[in-house]
Amino acid sequence: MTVRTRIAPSPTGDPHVGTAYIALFNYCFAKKHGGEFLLRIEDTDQVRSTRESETQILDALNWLGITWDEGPDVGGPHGPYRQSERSEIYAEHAEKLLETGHGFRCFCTSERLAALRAEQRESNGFHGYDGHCIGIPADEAAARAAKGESHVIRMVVPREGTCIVKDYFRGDIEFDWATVDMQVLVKSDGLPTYHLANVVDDHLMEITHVMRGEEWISSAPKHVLLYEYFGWEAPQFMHLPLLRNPDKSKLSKRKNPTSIMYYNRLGFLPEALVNYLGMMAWTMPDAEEKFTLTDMVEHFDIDRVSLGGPVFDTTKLSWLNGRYIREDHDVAQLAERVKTWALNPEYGLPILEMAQKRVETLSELAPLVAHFFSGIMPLDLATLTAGREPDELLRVLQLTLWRLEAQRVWTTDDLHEVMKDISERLAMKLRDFLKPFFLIISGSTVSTPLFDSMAVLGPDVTRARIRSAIDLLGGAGKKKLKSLEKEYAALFASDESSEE
RNA sequence: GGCCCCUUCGUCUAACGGUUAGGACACCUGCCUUUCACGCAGGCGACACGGGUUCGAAUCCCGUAGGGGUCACCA
Repeated sequence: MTVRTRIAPSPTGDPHVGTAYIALFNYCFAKKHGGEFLLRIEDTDQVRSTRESETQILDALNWLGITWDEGPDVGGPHGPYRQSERSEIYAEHAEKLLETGHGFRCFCTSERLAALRAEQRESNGFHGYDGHCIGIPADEAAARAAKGESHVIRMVVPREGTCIVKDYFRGDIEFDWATVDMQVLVKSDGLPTYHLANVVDDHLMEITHVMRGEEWISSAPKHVLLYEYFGWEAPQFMHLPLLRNPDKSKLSKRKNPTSIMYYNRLGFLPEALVNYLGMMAWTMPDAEEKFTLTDMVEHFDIDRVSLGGPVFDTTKLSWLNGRYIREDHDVAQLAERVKTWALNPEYGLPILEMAQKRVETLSELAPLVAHFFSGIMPLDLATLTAGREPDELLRVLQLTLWRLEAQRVWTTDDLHEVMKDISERLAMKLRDFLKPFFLIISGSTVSTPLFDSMAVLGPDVTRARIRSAIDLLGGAGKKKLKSLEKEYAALFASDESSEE
């Protein structure tokens, strides 16, 4: 049996370093054992996922040098395995579950479920579906469904006994079946949820080892049960510890830049990032800290994974990156790297276009566009506040930052619209509102156009600079943060897309 | 709150019953150097706590505490 692993990134938002981290371990494990590493794209979410963001993930993995295999032919296109291209498969399998009595149609309205949930919140203890529809005879349910009554398909879960999830690192993990919810497998729109799609695909793709984030442990019983229902042998589950923010919570873009391409933009080399990701929860047998992807594959030992959740702390990443710059390049090679990093037409031309009208000599160029080639702009507190009330400025920056965190499309026009909208909601003149942002984004009030600059720099760099300005102002205390959160909710209610 | 997972310097980690608990980043001090950086030498600094088991425990077991994850027609 050859080892076959996969990751299942969902193409929403920017490609996340956490995804690369999981991908790296899957890749190394598979390659070490002469196996294959596959990609399965979670693209069922019609609202938010786009082909463009899917490309971003593939590009990011490519940039890092993590490649994927074609995988077996399971009656569809090879290569990145797209869930949306196999929708009929899930329906078939759900039907099978219905036939064997392992699944049932549920006609409960979302109102009823919401009420149920509210009621359960009152009493502490188990939260979940109460089995309301499980008693409906199969033929009656089928008839109602045939008439077009809206429904979902749930999985039957035993109400007693225990489930054992075999985790490679942790051994047997026990769950009482009574604490496992009767998960929806097929949504009312006919599309499968992750749980069904994931199990079906993994089986069809002949996945032998499921290496994923620890966050999935609690839904593993459902997956184990599905394998059992289908009569399939379950793969080996291996739950890796989660990357953390400095405050130890799960790494999130709200507290940290998490986009792989942010690190690219800041001038981190892909080999350094991969290396750094490789020292999260893992060490080389010889304790060497600098190693390439090839080294890691060659010496990969799954038993050297440690389970404490590592903090993704960029200080050490910077040190490592510095080593790559000075140890692995002569000057000419470094020049090449700089060129491919930012001194290339793709990145440079739009910037030069902005600068052209604004310089009289070429020597003015460097200071004018420096912010496109920098990380966090150095700021001076007095200049930033410039007579403004620091608390008030902090409020404006924080509210704007939150709004920008929710912003998915990031073109000049969109940004113009959003910033204008924010200023209106804050009842500020656009001009006054924007002023500090020039300073924060470009380091100077005399600079390239703000929205274009933000668009070129991208969401993560932009947010990081705003965040650093907030820090400079002393940051918002717990109390202040709470009241701001309230204000934000009131000000920007309803029209915000949810966080990932 | 229920369920589950985790716990070695501030951070990443080594140790797989017997070590003065090792290394790296960061920080501090020197040296090198026209400055800075690099480099080199040194320093500060951890087994969450309490019980067992054992001749012997960071390591095994049980509790406690702390942290995290998860409780959706998202993944």
